[in-house]
Amino acid sequence: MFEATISPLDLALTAGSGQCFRMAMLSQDVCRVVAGHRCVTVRTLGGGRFLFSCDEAEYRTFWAGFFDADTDYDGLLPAAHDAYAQAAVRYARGVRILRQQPWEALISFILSQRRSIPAIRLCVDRLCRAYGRPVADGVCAFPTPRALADAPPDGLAACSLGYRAPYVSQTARLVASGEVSLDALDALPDDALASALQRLPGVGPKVAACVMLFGYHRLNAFPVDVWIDRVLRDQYGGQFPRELYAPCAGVIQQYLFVYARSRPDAR
DNA sequence: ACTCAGGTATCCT
DNA sequence: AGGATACCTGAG
Repeated sequence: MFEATISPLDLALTAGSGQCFRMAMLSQDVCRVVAGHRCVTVRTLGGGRFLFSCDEAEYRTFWAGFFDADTDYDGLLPAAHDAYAQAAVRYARGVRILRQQPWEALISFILSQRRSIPAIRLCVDRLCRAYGRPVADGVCAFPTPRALADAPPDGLAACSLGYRAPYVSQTARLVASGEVSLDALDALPDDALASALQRLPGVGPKVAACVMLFGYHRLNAFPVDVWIDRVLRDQYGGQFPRELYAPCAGVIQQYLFVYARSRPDAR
């Protein structure tokens, strides 16, 4: 057990923010997170304090980085420039951009297209159970590129990937063979990284932006999905001033996303 | 039974 | 370059 201070952090908002599909609330203030080959339980204690089920060494070497604990999210963005953005920032305080692995983010968001968040969770979970190494009781790690590259088509189909199965299969082969190195892509500037990702099957502008934001921690990446599209249309006349939030436009995007989804009546 | 879901690839003009 | 359409499948 280790007690850490991470402020602001709202586990439930972050878990439900659609950036990570392996972070689940077990109760109102406890969540379980699986990342890499690790699994941890986190309890909200209040006052920015959290109780991690791991020891201090594991927290410091892994989970602190995963939760981006050293970044001051209150000081990250300039003041919001309009009432809607201000409301979003206020509502979504405590949402952080987790530092997930590029590979897991890549496959997760290829799977995400044209699906609801609960359906994506289900799908990722099935994939992990079928092809990931067990890491704890009833919990499996995210499958390696090799494991997915070698998975037979009917195996992937059994995970209900639908028409995305060939995308996953082909992308996994490109990564497993070394033809595409996700590590090497990290050296690229944002625009080059975006185009490189979009050369992968099943990866278009939206998925590439999600992989950049959530997998490569490129905080200026700005995914536009149906919710953000509605917000941009209805609240900003189609012209959102994302440059005002550079180099962290992706953070305001995430706040807008969480806020918009919290009030589906206000479309 | 029906629409919609954190889109992309492909095929048009 | 920009618009239309098909696509697997679970949730509401």
